[in-house]
Parts: sequence; structure tokens; C-alpha cells
Amino acid sequence: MRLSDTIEAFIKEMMGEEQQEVEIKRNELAEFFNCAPSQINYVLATRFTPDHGYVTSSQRGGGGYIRIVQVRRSAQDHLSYLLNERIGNDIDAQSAQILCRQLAESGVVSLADAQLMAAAVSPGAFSVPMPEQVKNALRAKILRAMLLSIAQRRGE
Amino acid sequence: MRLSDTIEAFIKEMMGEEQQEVEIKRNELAEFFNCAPSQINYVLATRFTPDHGYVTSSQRGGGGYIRIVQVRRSAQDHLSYLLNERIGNDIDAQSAQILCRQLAESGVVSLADAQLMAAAVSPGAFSVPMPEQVKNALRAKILRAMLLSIAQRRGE
DNA sequence: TGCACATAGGTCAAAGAAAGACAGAAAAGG
DNA sequence: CCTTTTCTGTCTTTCTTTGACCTATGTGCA
Repeated sequence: MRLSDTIEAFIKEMMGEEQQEVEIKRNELAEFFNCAPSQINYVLATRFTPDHGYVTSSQRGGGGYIRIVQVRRSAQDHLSYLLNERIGNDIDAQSAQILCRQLAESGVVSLADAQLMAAAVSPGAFSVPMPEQVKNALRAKILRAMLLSIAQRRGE
Repeated sequence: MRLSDTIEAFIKEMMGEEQQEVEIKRNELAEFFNCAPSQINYVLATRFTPDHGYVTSSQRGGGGYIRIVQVRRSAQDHLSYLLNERIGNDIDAQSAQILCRQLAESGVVSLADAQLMAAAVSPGAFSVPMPEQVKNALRAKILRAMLLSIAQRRGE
């Protein structure tokens, strides 16, 4: 069995049934499996992506950690679709507004969330001199980040 | 748990419910936690700034002390302060994160909203090639737009 | 009054502790 | 073989902790 698979299994094992969330220490884990720390990143990058239903966050420096949260089953498919297909690498202001409204109407996100997202990517918020292309790319990233944040909500 | 976090928690614990204010002895506290006195300054500088909702003052010499006062604002005041004073024409990523967190901690917005806003102005969401100055300007606009959206939904 | 000394806290830079990024080597699959 | 996946190593970035030196305040004594 490949190391990556072993580490993947180990992390999933750690993630209990109730608590779909786990916090690891990259260096400790690497030491435990006797591998380079960056191996852990490889596992995360290839097996714990949003497409796989996971969102990760981390903290550097003394006492640092990596937190892996499993996205709720119901939200996962939507998330992959939105991230990969609906929002591309760029999205114009109007499409973004429409998307936010649809998300609210279809009940994927709350009205409040949708309004917040819409405000963040509104033309007004983006009224700063820079090429439209860059704006569209940025809008996509911001929407993406916000959706990941919503997907990440769980438990507390 | 990091020492800084422990000290932060300890100080917040000391701060009673009514009495939103506490006076500490830097050296005593350092002795208690078995650390360098300047560690206390680090905690204050990173967790008890005005952005975090605290104001500190101190007195040197015999009988010296550090006083930490928590500033309590109404939700309205807090929002208008951010909109009119704190967020200027630009704001860096870290300040924005801290501001969002503070909004949640002071109960002005829900934790979910705060996280959503934080995600929108996070370094990750802004990982597109453009000068930091422009990013900061845009961050300010986006943050402002989101806060206005929240203020508005509070309106009716 | 004024100076010496003890007692505090302040500043800053360097060291330490993690995690991230990315290129390139090694191994597996076909 | 050649391509793709896995793994390692090196350098970078971020956050924390420590330590050395500085400044301010209070006190006692000439």
C-alpha cells in the first residue's frame, strides 16, 4: 500500500463519526509516518480537496496546526459544481449577481449569506481602476472563498 | 496550546462581566507563566489592541501596572465606527481579519457572517497578481459594502 | 533639593517553531 | 520507454518566545 493511501486512511480514521473535523500537526504526522512533512501536503492536496468534500485551514508558527473539515454530505455536490463549473476562473459582475440570487432562491444558501456575497462582488465594491479581466478573476476567487467558508460551517 | 493563547485566556478570565477592565503586573504575570516579561507585551500587542476592542495604558516604576480596558460599543456605534473611521480608503489583510473576528466577538454580527466576510477579504481570495496597494483599496471597498449590507438588513 | 538606586514597564532584534511552495528525484503503471 | 503519480529536499513565510538593553517612576538619603 502506498504511503499516501495509508496517511489518507489514518486521517479519515481520526475523523470520528460525530466530529467531522480533525486537527493535525504536520511535523508530528510526518515523523510518525517517517516521511517528509511536505508529503502531508501532498496527501491533503490530492485527497482532501473541496472536490473530495473537505476544506482545510492552517496556522503557521509555534503551536501551528492543520485543520481538516469534512463538508456536509448535502452541500458537497453543490460545492463541487459551483467551484468547478458555475464559477470558473473568472466571472463578470452580472453573472455573479445572478448566481447569488439563484443560490438564495434555490435555498442552497440563506438569503442573508447571498446578500453578503452579492455585496462583496457588486460593481460598487469593485469600483477601483483596474482591468476588467483582473476584476473577473478576483470576483471568482472571492466567491469561491466565501462558498468554502459556508461549506465549512458545521457543529459550532 | 500556545502560551500566548493561555495568557490571553487568563487575562480575559480576569476581566469580570461588569468590570470590563483589569490591572496586571507584568513581572508577576510573567513569573506566574514562567516566561519572559516581554511575552506579556507580545500578547497585548497581538490580542488586546484597539482593533481587538481593548485599550491599554501603563505606569512604570515602583508600583507599576498595566491596565486593560475593554471598549464596549453598541452594534450601531460599532458599525458606524468601522464604516466612517476605522476602514479608510485601504486596509491590509491582517487588519481586516482582526476586524471581522472582533465583530463576531462583540456580538455585532454572527460568527457565520464574520467568517464569510473574513473569507471574502482573506489573502487567499486576493491571490491574484496586483500591487498590494490596490488590493488594500479594494478590500476596504468590499468590506464596506458587506458591512452596509448587514447594516441595511438590520434596518428593516 | 538633588542624586543614587531599586523597581517597574517598553522596544527591538534574534532565535525557534511550524506550515507552505515548488522543483526535482523516484517509483508505478501502461 | 514514457507518462503520471508519489515522495523528498530546500527555501520561504508566518507566528511565537526569549533576551539584552532602554526608559520612566518612586524612594531614601546626603
